[in-house]
Amino acid sequence: MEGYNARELEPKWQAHWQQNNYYRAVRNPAQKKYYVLEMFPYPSGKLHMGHMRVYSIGDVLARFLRMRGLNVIHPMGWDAFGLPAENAAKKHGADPGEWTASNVAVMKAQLNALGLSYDWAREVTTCSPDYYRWNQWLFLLFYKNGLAYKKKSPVNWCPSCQTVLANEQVVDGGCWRCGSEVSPKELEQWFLKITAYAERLLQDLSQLKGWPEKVKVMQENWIGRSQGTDIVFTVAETGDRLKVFTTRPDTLFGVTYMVLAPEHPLLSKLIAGSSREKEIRDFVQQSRRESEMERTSAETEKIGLFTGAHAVNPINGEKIPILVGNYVLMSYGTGAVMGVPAHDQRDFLFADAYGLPVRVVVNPPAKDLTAAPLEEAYEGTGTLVNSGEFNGMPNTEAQKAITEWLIRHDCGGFRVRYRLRDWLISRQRYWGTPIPIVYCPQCGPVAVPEKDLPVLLPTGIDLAAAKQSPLPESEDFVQARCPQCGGTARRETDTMDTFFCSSWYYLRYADPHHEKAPFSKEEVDYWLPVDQYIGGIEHAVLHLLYSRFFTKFLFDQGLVAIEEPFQRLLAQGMVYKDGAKMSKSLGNVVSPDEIIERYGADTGRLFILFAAPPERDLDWNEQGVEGCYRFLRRVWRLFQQNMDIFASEAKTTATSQETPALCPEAETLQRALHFAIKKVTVDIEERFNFNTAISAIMELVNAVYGYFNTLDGKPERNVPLLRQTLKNIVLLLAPFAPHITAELWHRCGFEGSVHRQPWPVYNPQYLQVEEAEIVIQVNGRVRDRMLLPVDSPREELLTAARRQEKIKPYLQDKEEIKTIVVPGKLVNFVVR
RNA sequence: GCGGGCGUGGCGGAACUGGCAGACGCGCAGGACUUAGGAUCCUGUGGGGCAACCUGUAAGGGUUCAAAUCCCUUCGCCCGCACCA
Repeated sequence: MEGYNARELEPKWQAHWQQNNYYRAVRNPAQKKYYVLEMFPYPSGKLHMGHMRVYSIGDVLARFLRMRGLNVIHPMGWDAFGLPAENAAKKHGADPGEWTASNVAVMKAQLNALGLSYDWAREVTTCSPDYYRWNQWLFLLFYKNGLAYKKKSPVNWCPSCQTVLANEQVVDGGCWRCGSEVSPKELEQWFLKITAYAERLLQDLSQLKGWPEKVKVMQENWIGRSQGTDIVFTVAETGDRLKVFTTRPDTLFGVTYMVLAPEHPLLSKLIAGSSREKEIRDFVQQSRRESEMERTSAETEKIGLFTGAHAVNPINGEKIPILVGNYVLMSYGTGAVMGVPAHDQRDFLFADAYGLPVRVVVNPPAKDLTAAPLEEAYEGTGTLVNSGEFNGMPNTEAQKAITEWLIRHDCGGFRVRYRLRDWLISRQRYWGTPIPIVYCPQCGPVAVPEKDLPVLLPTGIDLAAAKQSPLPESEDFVQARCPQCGGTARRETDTMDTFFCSSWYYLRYADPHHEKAPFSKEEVDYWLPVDQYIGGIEHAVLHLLYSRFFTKFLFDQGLVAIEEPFQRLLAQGMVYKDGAKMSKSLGNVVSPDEIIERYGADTGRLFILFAAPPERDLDWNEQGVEGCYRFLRRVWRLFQQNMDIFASEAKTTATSQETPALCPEAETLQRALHFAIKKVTVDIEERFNFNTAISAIMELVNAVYGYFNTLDGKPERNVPLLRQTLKNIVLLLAPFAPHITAELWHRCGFEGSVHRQPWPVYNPQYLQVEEAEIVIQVNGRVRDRMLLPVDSPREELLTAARRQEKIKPYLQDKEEIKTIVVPGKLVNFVVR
């Protein structure tokens, strides 16, 4: 008997699929489409288990849905700009483009070795000019709409990557890529005005029914909407207006001091001439050197210094001291906060430390806080006191009333603020999309005209010699003509954040070779939105937020008809080994190559899907892999041992649906078959529980072996039923293990490819059992079981149950209080 | 501190709307076939007990005829946000 040889048959089928453009997706308005997408990889040159997991999940879905009759688009490409290529170039003297291209070739081969069903005709590589010219085009579209702008501001600088980072790319005060601590740096940089979309990005989260709650919450936190009031104070000494933002305007009468951020623009004016000017300047210098992370960490002591200036409270004309404090951030609100120690615990502690006065202005119900010194701030609701004309008003009402008062007196108003900042997209690196702007001494910054796109990244540059980005030093690149006046001008030398590329690649897949536009409306309207997106949770507020922003912008521009790019999102869990993340330093890395070599791709895919549900973390276990390998061999053997039933007459009788007069053993097998079809279908389609789908197929295979065992010594196996069962095993297994099933399908002599067959449909009639096992409980505890016709009425179940020998003693001499009957399932006697 | 999630055998995990806890796989034990097997096939496998039976889903309480599932309290773990004014 021929053994299962994955190493031989897998490459054979892979080649077959590729040569025939097997998974090509073509727009067909008559057919319902389904867009399955996994986050595209950075072409590092090494496929790891995390990749194998996402792509296996996506592939099962794509293959399953094709069999379900949908027009499935399942594309793949490369997020190919970025630092590693540049670093490799420096280290090994390679050209980043060539380095990337050779990595792409390696990884593409690895993906194909997994048997993934991609439409490679749609392959997209972001570092190719065909792609990045549209990055530039989109940038200009943002620019024309006032959504791309340049400003000087303190930005996050990663000293190791030698570039700035967006806020989203700073994790725990460190660079998301390398972990180095970022420090503030004052630079003029390009931003995208994502804050203009803050409200819609927040509101539309509620439309995303197919997204994990967790990701939505993370985005909500990140956007950080906060409703409050802007209040304008006046500086007593200079007459300057000083604006604060507060969520508690009702406590305005309780303000006893004000604190400014060290970066506050008014600060130097306020301290000029003060006796403590030098001390304050030193403090400001020191604070500016520290990162936001350091300044705002819970352990950092709150420091405040009196500036010598005072602010006048608009509502009562009171003069209060203005301090400067390390904990106030220029980047949120107005960079100035009012201090209300009586009603904010943080202010309370601060006031306590600096001997600032505390004034109660909100009394809780039935208690007077003004009677004795406070022990802590009262942050709850209550009635206003010490608040002039607002005394006696419930504080929730006063929030509105006081703000309205401020509006009437032109010194404030309602205001919604967000934590979200504009997206910093400049990078001081070479390997990225050049920002299509030239600086003209006459005209200032000028957009490169569309016809001159793409602005090509110069190639053949010796990166090893360059300090950081070689672009500013490349005269050929920098020198330009001003599109407006024709004079000599200089090109922008910063490149774009690579997250710009990945914010719209899923649109390009719909129409990857379009030369006149990033994509045509026709194709995008048919294929988009992505129906199922799959990827890591690490992009919860990076890529996923940026992409939503892009889509909304493109919607507003009339370029797409959708407002949300990803209908459903699956955040897959991580792959661990021995309880720890796979890493070189721990030496617990298992590579997909290794698994393919030893067991084959089908085994690897099966294990990775079987070991845990997709959203959960997975522990790689060699013995578990072995188990899946064993299962596939068991399937293989089942076919080898029964190949005779598919011979000669197979084609003539295989379609016969009628299988009259089955013996009980055959009936059990038939039921197992239809049950498995049902279970596998539901598990893939509705629940994404591939692990239980696979276990259902295993059970079916076990049932076939079981059938043979019961047959021992009996007349004949039921050939039509077996044929039907085996055929369906191949179909059910096809999305999970595409190679072995293609081979078996072929060997059995069936027409066409297993991957183009319609998905099997179960017959509910065959699921019905005549007799069901009924559980008999007494006081909720199982005491016995009995076999009865499924449709036995209540009364019959009860009498039959009472007649059971094991039940009798429990009912004797007892009072029956109640009986519960769940038809077809259980009987419960409640006795006393 | 706030928000999200989780806690089930020796292990990975099942148990859809409350209705037989532990499907399936791993591991382990026994048997069969075999010169042999780490191949394969069969059987058993939460714990305790010879058994009837008892007990068991992080801990404690509650609702219910019936709870892994619903409610309350506590503990533990993971993730996100965190002087955000």
